[in-house]
Amino acid sequence: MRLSQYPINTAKETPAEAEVLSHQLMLRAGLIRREAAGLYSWLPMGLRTLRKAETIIREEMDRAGALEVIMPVFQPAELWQESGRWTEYGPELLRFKDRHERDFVAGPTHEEVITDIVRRDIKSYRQLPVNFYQVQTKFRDEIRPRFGVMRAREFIMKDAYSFHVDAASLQQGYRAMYDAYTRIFTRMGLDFRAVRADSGPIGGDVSQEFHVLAASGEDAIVFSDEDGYAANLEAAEALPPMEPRPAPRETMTRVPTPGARTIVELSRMLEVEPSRCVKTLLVEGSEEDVVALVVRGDHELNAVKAQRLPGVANPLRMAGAERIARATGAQAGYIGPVGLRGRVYVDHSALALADFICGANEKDMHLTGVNWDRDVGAVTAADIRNVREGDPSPSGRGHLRMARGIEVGHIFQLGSKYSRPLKAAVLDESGKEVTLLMGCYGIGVTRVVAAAIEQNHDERGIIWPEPLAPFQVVLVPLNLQKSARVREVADRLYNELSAQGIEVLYDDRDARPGVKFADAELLGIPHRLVVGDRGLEAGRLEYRYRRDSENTEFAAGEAIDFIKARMR
RNA sequence: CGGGGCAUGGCGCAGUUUGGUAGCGCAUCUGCUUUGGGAGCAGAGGGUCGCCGGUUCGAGUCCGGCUGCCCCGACCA
Repeated sequence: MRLSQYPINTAKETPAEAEVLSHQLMLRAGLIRREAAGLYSWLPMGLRTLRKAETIIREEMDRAGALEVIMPVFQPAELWQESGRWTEYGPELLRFKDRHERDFVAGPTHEEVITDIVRRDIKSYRQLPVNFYQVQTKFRDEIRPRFGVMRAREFIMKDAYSFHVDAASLQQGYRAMYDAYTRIFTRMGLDFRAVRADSGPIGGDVSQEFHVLAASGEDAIVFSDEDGYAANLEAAEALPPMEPRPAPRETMTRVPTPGARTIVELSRMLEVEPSRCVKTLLVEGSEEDVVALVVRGDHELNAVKAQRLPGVANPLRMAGAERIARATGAQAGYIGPVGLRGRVYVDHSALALADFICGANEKDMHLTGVNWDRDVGAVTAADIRNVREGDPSPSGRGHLRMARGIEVGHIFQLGSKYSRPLKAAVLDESGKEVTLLMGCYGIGVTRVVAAAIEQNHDERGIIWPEPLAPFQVVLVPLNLQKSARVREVADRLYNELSAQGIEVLYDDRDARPGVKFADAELLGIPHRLVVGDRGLEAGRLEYRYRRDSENTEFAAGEAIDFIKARMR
């Protein structure tokens, strides 16, 4: 591609609207343009990368035996009413009426449609298992679209759905997708990790996320330093402490703590470690008014774990001041488990404390020397905290380390969540009707592109992993307009490289060298070839890999072999 | 949705305090010079100052309302 005929517009200045790096670079490099909040156009340079990602995904999905389809973006409300999600999904589901006043949705995902197809077309166990996938535009009316293409309202997703007669087949299909995803992200040259995810109401170990590791990632992920255990922080299990709880030594004492409403203030005032305190959080209950959740002062509550507990409202809601006053007679900051009525869940680590400090359920008062069995009524032990770096791994081997990740893929074993309400069933070998089991598997294609940039950039711009780069080679002739020799060599190189099937971006613009270098680096093209009079005097060309800071010179006649050797 | 902020050529901003008919840098176009790290000079084009209403002889500026966008918290690929 001759850059003189490719209308790119790079910008030196960062648009004010862009907060995260990938968004800034995508705008500056002219890969995307914003039309409205969370709605983006993909310009030619950006689309090339998007297509590369799609191609890798298609090849690996096909290789795994999945079959490509395209389903409608807009879907009839009836299907969503049938699955129950018309009422469950909430305002993120964009709904609208057509001219006949019929209800439709803009599809945020396609379980209903694919299940409708399968229930009509798949009648026999002989046709199973089957896996359908598509690369399609999705629409989710996000409360707050942000980070450019990373959390857009309209985005491109590869979604796949597998159908099975039994659990063993589902597990096999799921495993095949796990392997396909691993190949996909490996081929893309991304540093990623598959982690256990919160499996939601389905339960069991049936959901994993694929995260691209990047310091700017929105999700915290944890992994063992000794084995393959990895999980989303939300889903990472915290093991109960090994040591038995010490025997009580102190007597319970009321101490005035005026103004100490937080653990930090409390521990400072009493000159004790936060880990000697417990904090008691009141959340709304599903049956009772409030439920108490107790964690150690230096620990954080894990909302996903907590909202799964019996009696706790899901989603988790912190109790308001009024409910707190009604339940304890005190206010937030001075709540404690002593004398508390109703359901109390205590995190294992908090339960391992003796002689601890907690709120006295009285303004400006705390209790010291508190002990569970002696001073507190019946409580339930539970895992309700976030794990921390250094905690023992739930796998039993090693300790946990933490990293930030960007979720680019998610695989689920759904079971019969959709097939049951939509009545998708086949006849098995014995002629008996069985409800299908289903798996679903998503990759955020547009998000992968942004994540690749988050993970691979420097102060000069993008550093594309080679498999995703819009062009493989950027050819930079210097003084092209004046030097016949440079033009002759550069034109020939462009033609020869192109003839070899190499994607070359030929910067034949009448621009100064600095402009061309800066753009080549901003665009992140992996291999740069420079043709200049200075080098040609000695019969040499210059090469630089985007990640390197030094040039390599080589004989002009060996250009094709030289480049091909570096492209592997 | 709650809280905070912004809205002025394509982009980044000043001008608003104290009302007087819109300016700077980048980008774009033309010419000349320049050509190994975002050039110089000369010239040019481009803005109903987010929208509606009000105050005023006069509003980018003051007042009222609306809209859009960005940032911080609960959802997701």
